[in-house]
Amino acid sequence: MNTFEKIYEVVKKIPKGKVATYGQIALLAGNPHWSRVVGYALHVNPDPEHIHCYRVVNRNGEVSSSFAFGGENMQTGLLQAEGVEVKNGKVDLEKYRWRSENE
DNA sequence: CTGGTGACCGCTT
DNA sequence: AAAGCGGCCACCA
Repeated sequence: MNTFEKIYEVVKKIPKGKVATYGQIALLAGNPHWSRVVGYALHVNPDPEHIHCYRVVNRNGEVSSSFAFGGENMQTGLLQAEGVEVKNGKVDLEKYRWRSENE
């Protein structure tokens, strides 16, 4: 399995109404230093319908600018639609951060 | 084939 | 406390 495949698998495992951080995904993917790779992997995003990249946020709980593929409002709007409350473009990681089982 | 970059994170100064 | 640099993988020139 390629590195990207692992990353995609982890992103797909993110439950609805929760958000995951790049570091978390990278760690679950197998290496904590893959954070950059995670970003690139989601950048290519071969299956946006199954890979909900908008559920992935940085360590600060904020979404990157380049994430606005269809409008910055859209992503935060999607998160709110999922049940995640977004404050000023930031998410409460303390409450909405996805806790993996392997963690 | 080599070099550089990218939606990042963590440690060190 | 803030800023800088290193590090992993994949793709483009």
